[in-house]
Amino acid sequence: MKVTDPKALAVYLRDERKRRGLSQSVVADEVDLRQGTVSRFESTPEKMQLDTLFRLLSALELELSVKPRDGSARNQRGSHTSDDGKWTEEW
Amino acid sequence: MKVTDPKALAVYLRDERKRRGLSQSVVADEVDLRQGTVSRFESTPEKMQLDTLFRLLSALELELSVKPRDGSARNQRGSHTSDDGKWTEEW
DNA sequence: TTTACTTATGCGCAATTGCGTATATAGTGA
DNA sequence: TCACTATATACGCAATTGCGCATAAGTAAA
Repeated sequence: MKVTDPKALAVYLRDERKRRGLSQSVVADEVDLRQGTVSRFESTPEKMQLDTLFRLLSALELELSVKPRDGSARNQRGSHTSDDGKWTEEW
Repeated sequence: MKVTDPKALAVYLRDERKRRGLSQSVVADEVDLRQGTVSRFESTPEKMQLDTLFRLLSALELELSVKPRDGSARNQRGSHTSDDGKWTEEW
């Protein structure tokens, strides 16, 4: 499952948790988090810490992968890509 | 590339950035972050925010995937797994 | 060595984290 | 309805974020 933003990740995590029939409390206890923290993660994950993410991944027995995007060149020399507006004010 | 913890993720990101010959400043500008923030992410990523992670992924043209771990059962009923000590105090 | 670029680090700042704890609000089943 | 579980939300708290900004180190080339 590809995740492109915090919200998508949160939704996936919630779905996985439910699919396994686990409550937020149980998941939280498993990796020493509070139920309230899990709840906030599932609703507004943007500012949550990486730490917390990996704890949840562990509790839900999920694994994460990173790789170059499909059409991404390697060894950009003088790439400019002066985009703007996509990240200037998001989430 | 599988990432199991924040540190591994940070290292991968740094390597990717270098492989592409980009400086922290350039990457930061791309997604409206500060060079100092990128620097901190690459050295101590544990507490960094998801927000920041996805900005970096975008700048480096990387994609993230989540999926059930290799040997993970689905629909645990009465699973106990009373582990402890792995997450009680880490990083 | 000097120049240029890159990375690390520091300050004050407002905002947010996750904790500990508690409660309010669903939701479910008898 | 009642009881129980699950989730959302709140409070004060210390810690940390990322910002703006600046500067100190580190690296490399001339």
